[in-house]
Amino acid sequence: MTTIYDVARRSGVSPATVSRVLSGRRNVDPDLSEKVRAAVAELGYRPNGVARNLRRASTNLWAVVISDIENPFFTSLVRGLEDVAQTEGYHVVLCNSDEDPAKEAAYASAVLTEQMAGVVISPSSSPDGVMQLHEARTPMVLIDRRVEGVEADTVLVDNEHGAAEGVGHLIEGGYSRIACITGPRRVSTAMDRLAGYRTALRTAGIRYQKDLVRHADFREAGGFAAMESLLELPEPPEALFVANNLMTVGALECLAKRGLRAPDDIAVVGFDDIPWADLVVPSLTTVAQPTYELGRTAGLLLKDRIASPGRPPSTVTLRTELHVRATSEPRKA
Amino acid sequence: MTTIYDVARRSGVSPATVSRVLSGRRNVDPDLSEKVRAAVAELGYRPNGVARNLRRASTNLWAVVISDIENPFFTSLVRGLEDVAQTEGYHVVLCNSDEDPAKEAAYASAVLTEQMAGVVISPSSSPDGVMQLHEARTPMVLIDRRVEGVEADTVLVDNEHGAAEGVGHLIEGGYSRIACITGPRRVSTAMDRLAGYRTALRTAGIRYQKDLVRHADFREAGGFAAMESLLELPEPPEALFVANNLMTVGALECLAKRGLRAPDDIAVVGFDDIPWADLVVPSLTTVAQPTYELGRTAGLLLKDRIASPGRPPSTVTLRTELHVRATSEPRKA
DNA sequence: TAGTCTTCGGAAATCGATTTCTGATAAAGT
DNA sequence: ACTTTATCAGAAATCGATTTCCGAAGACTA
Repeated sequence: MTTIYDVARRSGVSPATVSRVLSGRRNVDPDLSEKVRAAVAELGYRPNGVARNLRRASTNLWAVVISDIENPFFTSLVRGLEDVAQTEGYHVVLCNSDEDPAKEAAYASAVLTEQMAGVVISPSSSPDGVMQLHEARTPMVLIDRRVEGVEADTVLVDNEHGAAEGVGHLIEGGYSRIACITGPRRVSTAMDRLAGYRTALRTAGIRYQKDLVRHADFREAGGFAAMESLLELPEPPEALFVANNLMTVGALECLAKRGLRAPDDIAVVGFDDIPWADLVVPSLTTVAQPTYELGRTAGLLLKDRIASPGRPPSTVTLRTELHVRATSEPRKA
Repeated sequence: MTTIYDVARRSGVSPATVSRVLSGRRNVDPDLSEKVRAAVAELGYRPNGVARNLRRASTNLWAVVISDIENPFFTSLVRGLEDVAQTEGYHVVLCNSDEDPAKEAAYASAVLTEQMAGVVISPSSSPDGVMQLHEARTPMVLIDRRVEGVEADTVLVDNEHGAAEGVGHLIEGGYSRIACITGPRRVSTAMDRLAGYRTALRTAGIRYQKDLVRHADFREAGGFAAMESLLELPEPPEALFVANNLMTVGALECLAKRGLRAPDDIAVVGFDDIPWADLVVPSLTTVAQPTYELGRTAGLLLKDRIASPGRPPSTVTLRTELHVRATSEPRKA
């Protein structure tokens, strides 16, 4: 490997000068500068990033810790983050935690030993990893969920408002017996969306019925099972609000299996858009989250945090967007 | 930051011994070993990964260079790769090239300066980046496409066979006027799938008609346009084979827009599965690629390559799987 | 018992770039 | 003309772990 010393020897200057020419941090005599550039070109010199990182005590890596890149929500988020990272000169390390606190903690640990410049994390229910990073003062942006006791930059979605909008849309369509499949009680987004569901009912003067609500696991299988259980009610619901994309898919599969159709048998609104929502027949009404923007915003916050570590943490809340499609068509008389 | 010297001082040994205890590379007196561990625990010492990387002249990073993580094909592939990386102690750096040779080259360059341990790359049409990595002898696994003049470990899909199977399935269903939308001529997978299409026709004794073939860009818009152009033929096709997932979506959108339905108006088989193929109505027949396995296999090959850089490169070809669903139902008399 | 071979801890070199410190030279000020 | 200040190149320290080299002590062989 050619090093900075080789370049220095070849161009007849000291390594310090080569470094200065390449980093442009200080004025260097144009003649010397030219010689150095020539030597760099001739030798095909490429600085050793690891050595630079050691001296500078920082790397150009960002970790993004999410539960699963195969979930379209995170796919698009990661893409938004990577686009910012690229323009800012960072690289993104992908970390799938599968909602497993042990994996999450392992990644947090790696972030510290590898001296990564920052982390964007969608925290699982267990706060250990986030705590560790917080204590180490690693620049960190929380996504989608808050963590108690951790003050950090956060990008949220207005879950309650979005859910209320989706459920309100069903109510406007003439439905009143509306079920809700939401996520685990420990997860703030699940509870926020449930709150939005209740808000919409209250606003419309509809009584909240506990037996129309299911807490599942935010996954496909959970949505399927919850749907089955709802259909077994003595009086099944007329409409359904599902609190995330995977469970919506599960619920739809259950309906398809039973030969039931939306919206005629049961109207459906899902939280979180799906790339193929338009292609499904009937097309699926969703409360779309600005996933790409979420990632982008997180990237921008992280950049700012790294630039000025001292400033107070900020929280950005993004709005959802109701995409009205076929599964929520108004009830027929 | 606490360093290995702090630990050494605290436990009354030399830094060398601390290093040996922690790496376990050499026998150390159990008493000393114990003292060192105690000091590590008391100080909360965590080795500096960057310093280690500099000394060892290698990192634990793998780059995965793909065109776009939002394409379900790559999403699943990356997941497969990350799973292997995790068990082998590596981290995955995500690189979206958007099929842009400049971005691809920039990432290749970053791989070299950051001394990453290896690369998994789905090469774009321009070979510059791959060439650069090849010349630098970076451990590298090519995915999905070959690159002329580069001998490297490669994971391929049996595109020709898969395409032939898909088209053969249409022929068995009683269709004979079958169109094909494939990708750019410079891309080997596009040509391989076209070859499979021709093979199936030949096997069935159907004449190949050039005007039933379109070369598009492997993207949604391209599929849409190609479909429009096919429908404008004096005698439109009875069936359609599309050579990748995004173009299939585009083609389906075009059909939906025109009020045409599969398979009654035109039967459809798409290459590459889509997570929601089952949910679309009518459900979409696909030639499914083993995307997760592709990523997994690439990871395993990369691991082996790093372990023994000298051994001759190997190529693994994985089989596709025909998923028969509704859009390819047999032709009605 | 003398000589050879192992085992294992510590001193110091090493990885390759950055940056501080030092000194030389030139420009500016009195 | 002489002092002060600014500019800039080079020597050397530095980042923090790993690893080579060396020597001491113990184990083993003839």
